[in-house]
Amino acid sequence: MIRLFIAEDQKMLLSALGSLLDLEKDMEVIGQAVNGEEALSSILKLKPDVCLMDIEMPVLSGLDVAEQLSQRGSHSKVIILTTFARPGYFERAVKNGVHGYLLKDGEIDELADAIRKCMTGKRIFSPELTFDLIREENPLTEREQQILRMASLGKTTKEITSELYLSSGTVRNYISEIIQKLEAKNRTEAASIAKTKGWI
Amino acid sequence: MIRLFIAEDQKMLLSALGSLLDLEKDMEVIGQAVNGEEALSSILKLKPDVCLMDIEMPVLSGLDVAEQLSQRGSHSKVIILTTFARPGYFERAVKNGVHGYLLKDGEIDELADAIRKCMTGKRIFSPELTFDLIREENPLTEREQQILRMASLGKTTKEITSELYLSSGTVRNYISEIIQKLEAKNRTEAASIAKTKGWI
DNA sequence: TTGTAAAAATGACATTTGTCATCTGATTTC
DNA sequence: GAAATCAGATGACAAATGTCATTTTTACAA
Repeated sequence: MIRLFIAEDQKMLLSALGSLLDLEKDMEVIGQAVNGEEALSSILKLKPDVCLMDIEMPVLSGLDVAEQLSQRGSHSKVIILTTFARPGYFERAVKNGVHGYLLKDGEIDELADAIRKCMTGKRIFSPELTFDLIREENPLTEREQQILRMASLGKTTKEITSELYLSSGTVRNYISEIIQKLEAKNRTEAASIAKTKGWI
Repeated sequence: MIRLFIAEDQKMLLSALGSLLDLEKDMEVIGQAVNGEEALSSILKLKPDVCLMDIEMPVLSGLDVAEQLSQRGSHSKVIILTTFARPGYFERAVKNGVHGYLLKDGEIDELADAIRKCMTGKRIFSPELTFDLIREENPLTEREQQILRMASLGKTTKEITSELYLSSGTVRNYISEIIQKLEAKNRTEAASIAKTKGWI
């Protein structure tokens, strides 16, 4: 019997996946969570065989949870299940040693198959992901990402300086650098590009 | 027997909903679609009793489909099923005479109940939606929305002028007006606000 | 210890952006 | 037909943004 845990913030999908996978004769869903924090603590407690994990969840993202689990020596296998084939996400997932990365773009049956394959030790990746465009690495440093995230909400240079305790010139230098790295025209376009690539 | 049609671009959720609702003894899923265009033509052909419809789909949005259906005198009831409680979405849905607006935030069972209630002629709305904040009308004119959409991609004033054949001053006047209406600090924040409210 | 590389700051500059008051034509409306 | 309304335009101004060359500070590996 494969003991499953599901973390997914869209409750309708969570409950649907739960019901359907529970119907499989060789699987049982032993826990669910709607945010990363709950997921992390439950997984450490319940030690499921396989965790299905969404990325975009409140509090902690699925990638954060995967990172924590690997750091704390958990033996539960993690399969990332997400809408987004963003380069940055995939890159981080691989770095954190996940056992699978699937898009919410396949049928449920494929998912069940993937879980069984994963149990045998294989790593499972959606075919869409193996192509190059996904391999694009995030060119932005931590600091740059942080600043661009703030800029993308419309925060002004001044607001950013006072939150980060940097001088106005420094912030503008960072943004200038970001704009060049992303080949954008201005901060707004840079934010738009970075978002679609999953870099911020 | 309630004849259902489901339109949803996230295939995993589509197939999960399909399987689960088909299990209900009084329902049968007679068709599915992953984009608005397919959905529209299939619904006109199959004349299902109830359509579950996502909003954010390729080609035509769920709201576009609902609009078309009501214009063409379809008798199929439409239930919008979406992640987003955005004022603009809700406003448009109501204008187009949909029979329900549910968030993908409930359990599957609630969904099945809602469908049955809908069949009796009742209109079904997620309780989260009935509060005021959702009632906020889109304060932006068509033109303003169009310009803000362009600005949100990082297009400069100059690029906008040449796409719309307006003078640079006019574009800046529009953006200035938009910023005041949305109580933002700059175009980027205006875009961020408008997006979360579903106004662009 | 030196060398190298980030991270952060400075100053000077050109451009872009946001604001505001005012002006012109159309189109409605009374 | 006069008045109000609306989409655009203009010009002038201040503030914010983006660019670049140069410098300081810190960190850390050889």
